[in-house]
Amino acid sequence: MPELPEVEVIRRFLNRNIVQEKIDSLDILYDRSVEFEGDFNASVLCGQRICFVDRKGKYLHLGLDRNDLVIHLRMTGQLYFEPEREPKDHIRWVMNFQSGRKLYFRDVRKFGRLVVHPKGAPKFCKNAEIGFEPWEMPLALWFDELKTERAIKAVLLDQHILAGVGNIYADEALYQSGIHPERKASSLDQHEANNLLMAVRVVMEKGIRFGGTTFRDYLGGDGKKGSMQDHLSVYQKTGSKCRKCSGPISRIKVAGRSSHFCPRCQK
DNA sequence: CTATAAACCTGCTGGC
DNA sequence: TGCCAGCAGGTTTATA
Repeated sequence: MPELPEVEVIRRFLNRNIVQEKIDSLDILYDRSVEFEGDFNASVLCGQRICFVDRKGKYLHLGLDRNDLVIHLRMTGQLYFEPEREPKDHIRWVMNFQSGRKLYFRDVRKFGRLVVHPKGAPKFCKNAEIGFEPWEMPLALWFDELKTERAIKAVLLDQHILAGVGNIYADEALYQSGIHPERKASSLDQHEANNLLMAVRVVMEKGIRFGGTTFRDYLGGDGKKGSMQDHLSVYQKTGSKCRKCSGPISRIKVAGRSSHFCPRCQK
C-alpha cells in the first residue's frame, strides 16, 4: 500500500503522538506479523520509552531505550489509535502504552511486519543496504546507477537504489518527466536523468502535502484518508485524457507491475 | 546481470 | 445470485 509519502504522513503523526510514551506491553494477535532479530520476545518492550520516530524509504524506525523497531506496512498495513471509529477486524498487534493509549496495527493481507532489533543500526532490507532518500541521492551517483540495461521503471522501484518509490509515484514521476517506463535506463541522458530525479522529489513532496494517496486501505495515523489520488495524472487513469495532449492514457506491464503512461508524451 | 514467476495473504470487481 | 479469473500501493526468493 503505502509509499514514501504515505509512510511520512504516518511518521509525522507518530512523532507527535508516541514520542516519550512508555510501552507497557505488546499484544500479538497474529504471530507472523511480528519478528524478533535476536534471542528475546515481546516482554523486552515493557517499560521502554519511544525516543524517536524515524523513516527510511517505506520503513518506519522507532528508537526505544534498549531496542529498535522497524515497521513495514507492505500492501494493507494501517496504524491508528482509538479503533471505535475504525474497523476493528484484521488487527494483528496492539501496542499498549503506560498512559493507557493503544496503538493498533491493522493489516488485511498480513504482509506487514514489525521487527524488533537489538539497539544499534537496524537493517531495513533483507540482504542489502537500502538506497538513498530521493532528496539525498547525489546526481552523479544517480546517473551512475542508470548505466544498466534494465527498464527505467524497474530502477525507480529498486529500493536498494532509491528508497521509497513505489508504483504510483514511479508512474507519476515518469509522466512528469516525459519518459516512457520501458526505456532502458542507460538510454537516458544526463538532462533526462536529472529531470526524472527532480520529478520524483516533486511528486513525493506533493503526495505528503495532500496527506498521501488513498485508493483503498491507506489511512494517515489520525485515521484520515489522503487526497493525493485526486491529483494524479496517470496512475489508475487508463483510457482517460492526458492532461498535456488529451490522448488516452495506456496501461502496460513493466517490471511485473501495471504501468500507466501517455504514449504520445512519454518517449 | 536481467527477467520472470512464485510466494506470502485477503478482498473486491467485473464478466458470464 | 453465484462462480471464477484477475487485480491490488510490496519485498524476497527461486528459477531460467
